[in-house]
Parts: sequence; C-alpha cells; structure tokens
Amino acid sequence: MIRRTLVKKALNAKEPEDEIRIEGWVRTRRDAKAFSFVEINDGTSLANLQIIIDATLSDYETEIVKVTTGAAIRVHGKLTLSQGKNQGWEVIATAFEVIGQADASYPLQKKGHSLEFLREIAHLRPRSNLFGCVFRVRSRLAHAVHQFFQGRDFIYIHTPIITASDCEGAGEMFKVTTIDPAKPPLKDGQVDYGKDFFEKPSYLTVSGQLAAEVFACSMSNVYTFGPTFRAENSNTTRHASEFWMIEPEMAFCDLQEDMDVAETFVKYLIDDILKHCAADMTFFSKFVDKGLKDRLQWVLDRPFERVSYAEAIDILLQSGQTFEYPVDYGLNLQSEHERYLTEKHFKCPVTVYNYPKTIKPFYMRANDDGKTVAAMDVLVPGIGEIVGGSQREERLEVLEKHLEHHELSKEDYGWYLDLRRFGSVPHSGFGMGFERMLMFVTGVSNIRDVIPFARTPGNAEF
RNA sequence: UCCAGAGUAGCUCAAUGGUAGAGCAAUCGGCUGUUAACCGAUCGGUUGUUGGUUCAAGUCCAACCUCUGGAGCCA
Repeated sequence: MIRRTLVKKALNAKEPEDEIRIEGWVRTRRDAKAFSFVEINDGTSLANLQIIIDATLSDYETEIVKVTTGAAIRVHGKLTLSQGKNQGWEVIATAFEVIGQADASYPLQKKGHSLEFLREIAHLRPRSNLFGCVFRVRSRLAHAVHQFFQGRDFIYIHTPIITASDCEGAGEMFKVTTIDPAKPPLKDGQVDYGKDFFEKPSYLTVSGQLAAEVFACSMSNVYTFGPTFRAENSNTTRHASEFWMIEPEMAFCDLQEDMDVAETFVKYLIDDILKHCAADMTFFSKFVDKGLKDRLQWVLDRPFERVSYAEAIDILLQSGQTFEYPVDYGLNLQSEHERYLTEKHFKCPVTVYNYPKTIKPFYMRANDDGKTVAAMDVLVPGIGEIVGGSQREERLEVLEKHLEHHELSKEDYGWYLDLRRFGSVPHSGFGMGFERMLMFVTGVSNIRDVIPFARTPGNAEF
C-alpha cells in the first residue's frame, strides 16, 4: 500500500498526484446524482480535504451510506485541482473504504455547538474546528516555549511533581498518600504519616520554583515546564486544579533583567504563533475574538508599560473610577484594578513592580526602602496576571528573618538556606501560566477550553 | 466558598398560569460540481429532581442537583 498522505500535506501540494492515500474522519457528505462529495479531516489542519466519490466505484451503493459525519474512512485516488471555488486541491477517489462507522447518535453536527455542550463531550470535541485549532496552537506554543529557552542556553529541569514539603507557599495542595482513609494508622489520635508511603506528608507540587532555584544556583539559566496542582476551590474562567506552568530561573540576574526576559518571552510566543499557526489564528480572529490579531500585533509593536506598585496605586486613585474594592498603598491589586490598568488606562500589557512586602511571599528580595520587595507581575488585557516573578532574596540573614515573619521553620528550608550559605548570588525568575498564555494568544475566554481534559472543583471526568 | 443567571426534542432556542413549537440533526424521497448545499415529508418531549400553591404549572413558591458568568484565592 502506498504511504498515507496527511490532509495538511495534500492541501499544500505543489502539483497533482496520480496516486494518493488519505485517511481521516468525515466532516460532511453531500450527494449528487452520479457521485458524492465527502469532506475529510485528520486533525493536521483546520481545512478539510474534499473527496469526490463516483457512483460507479465498486461497493458505492452499499458503502456510501456508511460515510456519515464522524465515520473514519480510507481513500485512494488522484490529487487534482478542484473545479469548485472553496478549495485548491481535491481527491478523485479510485477506491474508498469505511474503516470505522459512526451511527446516528454521533453528537457533533455540521453546525455550531455551544462550548458548554462540547465540554460535556471532551473526548469528541477535538474533532471540531475550534478545538482542533486550540490544540494545534497549544502544541506549537509548547514547542515555542522550549525553543525560546533552548535558543538562549537555558537548561530544562524536570522538577518533582510529588513534593514532601508543604512550604512552597502558593495555596492549597493535594495530598498524595497510600493510606486507607477508612483505617489510617494513628499516633496520639492523629494520622501517622510516618507510616505513609513517603514516611511524611507529601503533596502534588504547586510550583517548581524552589527546586529551579537550586539548579539556577549551579547551572546559571534554567527553566521548568510541567504540570502543577492547586486544590483551591476556585470556580472561574481562569483557574484549573491542574495546569501547566513555565518557570525560568536565572542566576546573576536582577529584577530589571527579569522583567526584560518576561517581556521578550511573551512577545516571542505571540510572534511564533502568528507566524506558524496562521490558519488557526485567522479562525480565532473570525469566530472567537474579532480584535484578536490586531491586539496581538499591537502588543508586539511596542514596549510593555512599566510602573511601580506605588505609581499604579496613584493612577488608580486619580482615575476617578469607582471600584468595588478599596485602593490604597499596602493593599493588594484586585482583578478590577488590574483590568483598569491594562485595559482602560494603558490599553496594553503592563508590568507592575516593587510590591509591598506584606502581600508577597517570603522568598522575594527586600528592597532598600524597607517596605517593598523586588516583585513583578505582567498584566495583560482580558486575562489579568499572566506572569508573576521576582528577584529572590539571596542574603542569608534577611531570608532567615523573612522566614520568621512568615512563621516558617528554618529546618524545613535547610536546603534552601544552604543556597545562601554556599556561593549565594542574586537570582531572579518568574512563572507563567501556560493555559493563560494560550487563552491570551487564542482569544478563548475559558481555561476549560484550552486544556484537553480540564480538572476543576467537582469535575474530573474523562 | 459568596453573589447573579440558566436548565424545554440529539443540538440551538420559542411558548401572558389555559391543547408544548421552530430551525438544525436523524430517517425517507427529490434536485444539484456541491461546499454550514437546496426542496418536500417523517420521526422526535416524564419541560433538571422532589415537594407545594391553583380548577389548571414549562410558567408561581420552596429545597436540592447541574451548568454558566462575576467575585475571592491565584497562574
């Protein structure tokens, strides 16, 4: 049998082919008197390939009725220029075969479905136009992440998914245990985790940062890119219980450079997707978010605004806007404040830096003013915070004080403090939510629609 | 977790407290190098669940379930 040609390849052909083999899933069939039009898609491209199946082919009468939307078929034929208007190439079948039938209960129709309905059939939604586009772009975006860092001599570190320290300091964690909840081993009336698999309480990671710092402090520039988990009961369009995060960590790097890298990174990803996923991006621009391409281009064409937290508060206080939550020095920026800054005031991504130390975690580097830390957040229109980072505290005594203030034990962080004892250097890094970036790039407004099988509170189907 | 909204045919949606309807899909037929094809017919319902008010409930009330949006937590 001749080799399979992917639909994407066939559609991009330079010249006709006398013999070609195509396999994929039927999107639609239209019957004429003497032949049928069948549109086939194999996921490699948004566009379908049109197949002409002549009624004189053997088994036409018995087999063509099985060629329904959703069925898998194999076609042998000639790749030729189409007589029709909407496609360049089409295949005149010389033989066709139904590989897998789809009966009338196949839920995907030729017409549009609601995103809510498609979420209920997450196992079939990648066969729709929208989700085909989403997951092709997701794949390319992951590739671009690696390309960005690998091209800059960053080393990819696989930080652990199971961690034994509950002190990563970023919210509720999922416990990992082999203890039978019906009859747990007890010690003084409490569950005895000393008898658990890891002989101590262990969890799914909420961040690879602390481990990445270890490697930055020996291999200079590193990054992690992997799944992270939050057991928060968050029910929003921007939160999932399992999501992917990218966390670069750079030795001999201060906050300024950290912000520079973050901005360059965001722009690199946008540029890569616009260049390599043109058809998919056109689809998003047309059906998901009309202003998408213009907005992304706008982001590419100019520097991000940079304001200190104090300046941001001034802007908000002088905005004349009424906010639901109070604006004041020392208070956290709420969603509505971030949105105002990036969507109304600057109308472009904004990097806010030097936050009050009281609202930030212990590992961020204290500034000389005694009040703020060298933290930064990149805020983008429509999503809010897409990058959060900081310069890390490299001074042992200061870090120990921070631990005390946050009521964390020095023993738990012994290995982390060691980094400050032996050849400590200024270093910085940030985290980017992969799905949030994907939402920003595609215009898809719900995180559940950019993850193959989303995990959210009360929902782990599939 | 809090606030708001929504659950009616496989899908998307109608229906003043008074006989549950349309488009699409499916099925059958017709027409056509068609392309979200077109034309005709057929099929399709315990109106999320339970209880209540009423002569009468898809519609009003209560509780619960599910989904959606917003908020908080955060990436």
